[in-house]
Amino acid sequence: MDIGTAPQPWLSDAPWAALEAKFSRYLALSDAERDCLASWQAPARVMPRRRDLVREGNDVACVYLLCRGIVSRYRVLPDGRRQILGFGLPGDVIGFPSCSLARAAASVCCITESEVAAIPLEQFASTLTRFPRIAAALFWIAARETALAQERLVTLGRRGAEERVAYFFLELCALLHKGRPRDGERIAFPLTQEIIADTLGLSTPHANRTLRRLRDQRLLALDGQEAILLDARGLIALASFDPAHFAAMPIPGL
Amino acid sequence: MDIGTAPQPWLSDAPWAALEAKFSRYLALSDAERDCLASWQAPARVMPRRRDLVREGNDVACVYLLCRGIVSRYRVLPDGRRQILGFGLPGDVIGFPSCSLARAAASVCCITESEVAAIPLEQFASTLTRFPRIAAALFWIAARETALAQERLVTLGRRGAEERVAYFFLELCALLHKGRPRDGERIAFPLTQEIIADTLGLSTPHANRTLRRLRDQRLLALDGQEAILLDARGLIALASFDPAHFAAMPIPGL
DNA sequence: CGTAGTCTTGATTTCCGTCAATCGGGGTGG
DNA sequence: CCACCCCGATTGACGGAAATCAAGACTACG
Repeated sequence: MDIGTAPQPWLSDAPWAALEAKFSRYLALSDAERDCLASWQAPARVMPRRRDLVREGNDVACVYLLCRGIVSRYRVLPDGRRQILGFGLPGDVIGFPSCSLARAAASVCCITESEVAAIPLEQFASTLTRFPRIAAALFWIAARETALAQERLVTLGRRGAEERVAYFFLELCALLHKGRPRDGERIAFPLTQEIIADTLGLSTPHANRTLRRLRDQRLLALDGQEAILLDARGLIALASFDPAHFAAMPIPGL
Repeated sequence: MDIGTAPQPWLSDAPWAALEAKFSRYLALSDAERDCLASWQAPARVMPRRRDLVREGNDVACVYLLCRGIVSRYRVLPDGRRQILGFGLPGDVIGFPSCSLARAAASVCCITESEVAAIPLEQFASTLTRFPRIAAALFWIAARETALAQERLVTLGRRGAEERVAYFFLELCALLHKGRPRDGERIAFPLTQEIIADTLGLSTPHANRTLRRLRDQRLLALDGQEAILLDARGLIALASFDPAHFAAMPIPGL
């Protein structure tokens, strides 16, 4: 089954590249801008799996740059029900734009062991004023994130379980490879079924059964730490997935 | 029953005040800034009920300032299922930040007759560069909107029907009055049950039944064009509603 | 070899959607 | 002025989807 050939961005050997790569998709960085981004990554800490990086309700003093690993943003209701709001991948700035709130609206938890650099809010803010192009790019990225959240609203509100799961893998694939999913696409997949369930608003057993149904239909396969989109076309049709919603736009003013 | 005493911001006689009021909550406007905002509102058009202001997939050429009325942003799946993503009230800039995408990701529809002013994208962009404080305020407002969308994700993913409906009215109340809901609070309510259902991911009959159950529990009453929160405390407990998530933060740099 | 976490499966119950019919008010045209 | 009609609210019967509860299997790892 050719284990280990899937790209695993969250286990990258060159974590510092992720941030630059993300910005380079939007603009050509000047040397000063590059230096500034590099300075963010200096004091990276290693966080173990399952450790919370941010706890809901706490004061916001930093944003975090994720250098390696994968994290989830989530909220829990008083009785313990949990809803995952989204994921952070290497190069993502965690806590933006929610740093515009005094207290964290959601918690952030490390799904895999992760490497994060804390950026004090003052340093972050001063970067935004000194480098307006970086501010613009961050805003652009945040706007895209908002669009993704809206698509997830459609998923939770109006799609059934099979559609949700299909959509979930297609979204993940689009986020990782930045392209339209193709048949046989393999994606690294370090997420438990409980995480899938809490992302999609399902119970863990039902998420499991739904995965099985997709496997029986030869749409999707799971193999250890990776997922395979056996029939991308079928998944797209099943989920009413529209790749256009994931296209990243260039920033007009460059 | 004292009809007509509820505030109806979307029927305001002084629509131009809404935009200023919204900004004034974040910063003290200079004369130049005030003039700029005023210039946005010049060529307002009247749109009838049910008319689409923006259609999903169309090119984005304008943002719209909503002067009077109430609009919904929504997406529909190929088979007709509809999910409402959020509402626009007077003073809201419709199509921001989604104007950062080439094509509209969602449609916008007038729920009541509305008055809107189209702002060409170039004019809007030039305003943002000439008046950075206005840009900052808009960004702040957008960030708050994102926080609301995340709370709705929790609602759709993890709350049951009664909790969703209770949450819906509490959110609406918080948005309109900008304060913690109180017992007996009356809010103007021009929304049909179909709109409630499509917002909350429920079927119309089930939304109706759920409303009835809340009425039977003396938590909530509907009376023509207004809703009454009979037992705000009960609704808050039922929905696990946290008013802190609706608090607007002042902008740090003023 | 034992333990903890995850995956898997079954039986049962609950919630919610679907379909269909009725009701009621406000507008409209004859 | 009145009959009609459309839209929205309402209710009931029924079926299906998903949650819950519970138990067991597999795997990685100490």
